[in-house]
Parts: sequence; C-alpha cells; structure tokens
Amino acid sequence: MELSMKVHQFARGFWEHEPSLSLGCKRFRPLAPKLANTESGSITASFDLKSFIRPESGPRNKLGCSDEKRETTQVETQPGGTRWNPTQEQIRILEMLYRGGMRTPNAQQIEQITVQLGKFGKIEGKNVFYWFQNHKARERQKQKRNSLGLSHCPRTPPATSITSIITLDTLGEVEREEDSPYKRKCRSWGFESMEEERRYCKEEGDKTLELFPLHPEGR
Amino acid sequence: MELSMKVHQFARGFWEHEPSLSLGCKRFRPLAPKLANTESGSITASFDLKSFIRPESGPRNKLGCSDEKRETTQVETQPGGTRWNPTQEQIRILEMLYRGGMRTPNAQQIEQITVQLGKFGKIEGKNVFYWFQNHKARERQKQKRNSLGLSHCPRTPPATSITSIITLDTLGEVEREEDSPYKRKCRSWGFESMEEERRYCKEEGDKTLELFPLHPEGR
DNA sequence: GCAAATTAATGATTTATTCAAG
DNA sequence: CTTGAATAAATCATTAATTTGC
Repeated sequence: MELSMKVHQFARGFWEHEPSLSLGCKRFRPLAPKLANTESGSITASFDLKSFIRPESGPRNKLGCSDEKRETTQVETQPGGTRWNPTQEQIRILEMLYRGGMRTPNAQQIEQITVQLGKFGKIEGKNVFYWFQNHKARERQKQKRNSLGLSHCPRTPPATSITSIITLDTLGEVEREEDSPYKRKCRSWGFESMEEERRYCKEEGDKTLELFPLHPEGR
Repeated sequence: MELSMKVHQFARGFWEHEPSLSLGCKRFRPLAPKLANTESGSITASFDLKSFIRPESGPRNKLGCSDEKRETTQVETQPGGTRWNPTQEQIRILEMLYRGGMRTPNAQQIEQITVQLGKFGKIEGKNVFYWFQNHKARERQKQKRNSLGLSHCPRTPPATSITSIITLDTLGEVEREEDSPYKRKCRSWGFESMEEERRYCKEEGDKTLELFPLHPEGR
C-alpha cells in the first residue's frame, strides 16, 4: 500500500515530461523506468517512446481520449449498429459451410467468405471467425445436452437426419483429410494477412469506409 | 455409418465437376448441396462458389496444395524459423509495457508496438498479441502457485520487490483507469484493421517480404 | 568437448466461459 | 433467451537449455 504509492510517485517524477505513456488511447501512468540503465543503452536510443503516442501525424488532439476514441481509433463503430446482425442468406451460407465440414477457417478462408457474404449485407472478417467459433461450441454443447438428456449411449449418433450425420460423422473425417501430415499451420486470426498487407498500405487508418451497401434485411 | 456413406457418395456425384470445394488450401469434399433448392434462388445466383477457390487470379496451379502451400498461401514460413523468437530488446520492451500496466493491447496498440519492436528483429502483430496473452496468463498462474505454495493469506501481497507491486497493485488500478466506462470495445485480433486496409490493398498476397533485418542476436 | 536425449520455457491454437446487445 | 463478441483457461508444438553417455 505505502510502497506502491512510493513507486507511483517515483515513476511520475521520472516521466514527468511525457504527457503519459499513452499507447493508442488508454492512458496509464508509466512505471518501472528501469529501461535506460540495465544493459544496453542502444535500446533507449532507437526505441522512441514518443512515437508510441502516435507514430505519424503529430499531436492530434490533446487529451481528447474519451471523445476522440469513437472516431479515430475505432474502426467499426459506425453510427447505429454495434454488432453484426447476419442476414438470412449469410446464415444459410455459413451453415452450409459448417455442414460442409468447415470448423475453423484460416485467415484466407475467412477473407474469402467475408467477401462472398458481403454481397448480402455488411460483414467483417471477425464476424465470420466468431460465428464459426460460437457455432462450433454451441453445437457441441447442444449435442452434449442431448446425449445427457436422453441418457443414451453417447457414442452412437441416433441418425435422425442427414444434416446431423454430415456434421458429426462424415465431415469429421473430411476435416482432417489433408491438413498436412505435418501440423496445422496456416490458421486464423487474420494477423498474418494484415501483417503482409501493411507493407503496401500507407497507414490510411482514419476513414471508416462503408464497403458493402448494407442491405435492408432484418431477419 | 451406411447413411453417411450414402451422403458422401451423393455429394461427390453432385460436385463432381468441381475439383473440390477447396477454400484456401485445406481440401474437403463439399457436402450438403441443399443451397440451390431451399427458398431463394437469388443466393445461388450471386454466391459464386467458384470464386472461393481463388477470387481473382485464375487457376494458379492444379492440385499443388502440399508443395505450393509453403510459398504462395503461407505468409510467415520463411526458410529457417517458423515461430517468433524474440530478441532481448523485444522482451525487455514488452515486459516494460507489461509492468507499465498493459495487459491486452488493442489492434492499434499492437500495431504500434509491432512497428517499434520491429527495429530489433522480425516480428508480427500476432506475436505481440500472443505474448501479452501468454505472459498475462502465466504471470497469473505463477502467482497462484506462489500463493498456494506459501499457504499465505492470499489477499496481502508480500511486497517483495517493486516490480511485483507494479504488476499487481498499482497498475491494477491504472488498468481500469480510463478504459471507457462503457465496455472493452476496441480489442485486439487485428481483424478490424485488416478489414479496413483490405480496401486499399489489392491482394498482393504472394511475396514473403523481409521487413526487418533480423539482428543476429541469440540469447 | 560434443551431439543425442531429455527437460523446461514459451510461442501458437483451440476450447470453455463470460459478458452483453437485441 | 438467443447469440455475437471477448477473454481466460487449457492444450498443443517447437525451440532453447540442460543433462547424459561417449
């Protein structure tokens, strides 16, 4: 309690000339100033903390974090809808892909799906990603609930409909059919694509383009 | 068993003219061709499954998945290292940021950190993200292990070093200082940034640029 | 000393859980 | 109550330490 207070003060004094070590928009008091005097002084030289505030484009707006955040640092906060509201067609296609055996699409797959589904309404890559995550998990727990509720032999699927068989049986083997004998490598998240594309894109950053015309759908 | 086999055959026959519904590189037999005949035929019209193989750029290489993957669809598979191997400087900076209170940086923060850390060695955004995830989790479990091993009162930190206090106490309050009263919104994954930048980048996709000169470090 | 074998750390993914919008 | 979004926990996999037999 008292010691942390001391550290706090110390750090404050040390970093006084900086507005604060604000990275992005969340502000926090920088502590632990042991960077400069440990082993290699070259770090301090080339690691410019100031550029962390905002790499290019000088001081944009002093301290306007809470208001400014909604416009500059946020990307997906359009006026109106916050979270993705899938259309019927999008759901249908996603379910088709799921039934087709797709469980965790990688970044490229996600991108392609996003492009396709974008024809039916606004959608982002992360929506596709989350949909598969959630659908898989909830299908799993639904199935568990069923097998427990029926108190049935949990290893034999009841073979009710084709769909269930596709989901459980056939595509299970399809899933692992050619995922490389080595290991699963090219996985999702989309970071890799982003990393690559960053080199060509000159950090445009601030516009919030409306890519898809946002079909008036509503399910 | 038998039914799934039937479905399998049926699907195969139905999709015979397609090489396979290969999305990205993982191949799987497309099943459940119930898209066309359900409710709205307009989907089939504009949802072009062929473009899933590869949206632009025609047939690149027939069936050459297993070999081609290492060069064209993979991004991070440079000759040599597969997974990120952080340099001393990178670790030092990351730990500094962690001690400074950063726990789950959002996409923009990750990008900026990545740029900074790129001065000391090759790094991607996802590496930064994963580092924070792992570090946070393992710091947590280490702490839990300690509190259990010492069989001490788990509510009073022993106040051993400054660092521990910074990590646990002071920055805990800093963490929630200005993360918006609303909710955590601008979060990581990098999908949002990717989504945005995709509009400017024309799917260059195939080069494996060496952005940073990969300092000969070795720890 | 030095590789092969083993172990410890830790980067990368997946799964479970939780939060919150509608 | 359903489900999109986000985080935490658990797990997998790979690289560096290290031990060990020679």
